[in-house]
Amino acid sequence: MNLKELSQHLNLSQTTVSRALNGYPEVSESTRKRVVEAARQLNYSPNARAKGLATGRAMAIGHVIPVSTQHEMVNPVFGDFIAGAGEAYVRAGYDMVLSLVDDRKEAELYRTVRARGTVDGIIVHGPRMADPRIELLTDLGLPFVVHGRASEVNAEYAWLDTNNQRAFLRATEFLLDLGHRRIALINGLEHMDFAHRRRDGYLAALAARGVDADTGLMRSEEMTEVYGYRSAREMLAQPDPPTAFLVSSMITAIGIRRAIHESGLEMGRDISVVTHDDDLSYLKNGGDVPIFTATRSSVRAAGVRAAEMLLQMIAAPGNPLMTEVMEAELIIGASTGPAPAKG
Amino acid sequence: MNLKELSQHLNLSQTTVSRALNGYPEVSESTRKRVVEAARQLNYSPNARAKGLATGRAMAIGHVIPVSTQHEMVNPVFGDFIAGAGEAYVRAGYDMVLSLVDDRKEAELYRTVRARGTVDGIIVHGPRMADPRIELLTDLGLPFVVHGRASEVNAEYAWLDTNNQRAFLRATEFLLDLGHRRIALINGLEHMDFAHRRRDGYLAALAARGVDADTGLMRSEEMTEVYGYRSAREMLAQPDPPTAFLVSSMITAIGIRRAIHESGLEMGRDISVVTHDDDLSYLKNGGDVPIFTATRSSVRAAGVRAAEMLLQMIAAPGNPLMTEVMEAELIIGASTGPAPAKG
DNA sequence: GAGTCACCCCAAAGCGCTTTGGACGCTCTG
DNA sequence: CAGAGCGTCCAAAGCGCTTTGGGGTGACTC
Repeated sequence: MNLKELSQHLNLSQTTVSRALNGYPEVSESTRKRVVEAARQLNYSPNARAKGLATGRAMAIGHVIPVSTQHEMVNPVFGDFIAGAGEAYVRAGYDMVLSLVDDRKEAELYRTVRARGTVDGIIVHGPRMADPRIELLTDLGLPFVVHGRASEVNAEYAWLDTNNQRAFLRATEFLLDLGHRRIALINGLEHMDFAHRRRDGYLAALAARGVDADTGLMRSEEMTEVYGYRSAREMLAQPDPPTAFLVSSMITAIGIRRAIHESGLEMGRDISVVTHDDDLSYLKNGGDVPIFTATRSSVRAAGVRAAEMLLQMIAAPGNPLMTEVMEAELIIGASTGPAPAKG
Repeated sequence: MNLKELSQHLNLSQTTVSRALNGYPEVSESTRKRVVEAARQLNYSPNARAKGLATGRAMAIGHVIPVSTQHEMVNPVFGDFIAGAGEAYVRAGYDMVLSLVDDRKEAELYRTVRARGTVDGIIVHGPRMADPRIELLTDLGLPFVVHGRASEVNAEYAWLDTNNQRAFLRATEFLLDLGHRRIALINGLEHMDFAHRRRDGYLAALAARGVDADTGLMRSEEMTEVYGYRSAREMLAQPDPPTAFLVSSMITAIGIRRAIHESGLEMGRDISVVTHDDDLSYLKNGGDVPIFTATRSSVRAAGVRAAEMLLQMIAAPGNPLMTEVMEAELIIGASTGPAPAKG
């Protein structure tokens, strides 16, 4: 069933049917009703490609996921982010298209995407400190919103970010207030902007209290469970072990908990742990009482907002670029307690 | 830059340029080379919508993710499956489009997708026992591959599934061999086909050894960490507690481990745990020594295969429907040991 | 009763591509 | 040397939609 057939069926021109369906005022309410009803009954939906060709709009948003051959990892927050964004797209009638790219070919991909016209805008995931994508996309004139920021990029662009610096500053202060002085930072890869900012917050809090940072207590890797486990094991075996861990991901924190248990210690009493919690649907931080004290910021909510921002940019191209900071909550759970008395 | 401009630039007709670019034999190698080179230099990529309109093919595959308002959960395996599938799509030049749907509106969505022509085929996720989608998609004539199976659907359809029944049968046998008799099954939602099959395997193994199944040791819920924790806590507090847990997901198993520790017991000595391991990139089952004994089946590999099957179906529509079973490996880790002697 | 609006509707062009159905020139055959 | 055959290219139709630029009809003014 296409427009032509539908209009013949109704004894109307294609123009009128199209207008009726798209809510133009030039058609009477009675015919509109008749048309809409027929479309529903005959299960007519306009062909997306034809519509796109005619309007010049794809009604789709692209999400580009870099998949380097080295670390073939899908960011675990991805599913939740997508779910949030998808919600916004559904409401607006947009599709979501995913492209996986070898990260060495990313630039090429963006050019192609632009030329092929498959999407009207892009959400940029996982920005690095000096992410080249921002300039490229700006040059290409393709609307985009960055989930996160790129500290070393000075250009103007639209972004939505959690206040990572502040979250980790507060978390560190919280541990300092509990009397902890040897606080380990088990961070994500620090060329990623969010990890860099978290480190900044951590260092700033230490400095403000006159506590020296110990590079032996700072690590930066892909945030797996095993990474947490290994880091905690090694650090706890040191002569002057940390009394607290500040961790960048729930999964890594779970690895740390495993190491703590294996060392015969108890989390929350002998060792404190604070983690960042993306509030993932399949990995909730406990039930009523959170397992971990955490800086919490919903990645799903971020997905919704980022998508809404992008859709708005597309709808009103002239408007100034939007930016938005989401504050993380500090949630107190069972994994923290006063620093154990010395000796 | 479009075809018209490119062909003018080359002093050729659009026909010739199009043919050169698409590898038709009617054009000489020398002109083809000239055309391809110019296209590269001028950064020409054919407009996907126009191409799709002309060819009738969307060059895109749809993944429909049901998002019920009740359990707003994105399946944690989703990211990895997508990564696998995406790999296959990239190789074949296909895009991937995601649609989130309120699961009450799924039927409507499939009809619309068909009519709008946004995709050439669909991967069906998370089939239930009597999943109505299979009949619907068959009627619509839209090629599809089911990730999993629908036991109560008798029609022919293409699917790719892990041998869940066999995996859990083997895991149960393994525990029985270690002397365990009180084996708890912490399963996923059993209206999901995979969960149902796992339960079948578990029950079959028990029956074969003459061990009575105890409904008090079987649970079926959404596979969260908290679910595992709560289930294990409650069961371990029973008068006749289980000595082993058979679990449907790593995340749930982590919750069980937490409960075991809290009860002052040690996993692998006092209590055994076997879990199913989807081999997720961000949640590896330990390093060299697996944390958990597990039935392992890579969901990422499943994604690759499912996508390949679908692409093949699209390329050769006449061929008989494919089906494929992936066997899970039984991996021995540190979480299992002989059943503790009674009393 | 002619002119003026609304109101409702239509024919046809155009979006950027593929593909059909030739056309043109050249070489090769008998 | 005419005709067949091949290699190379082209003009134009068509994919299904939107949108421009009217056109016809009846009600309303003066």
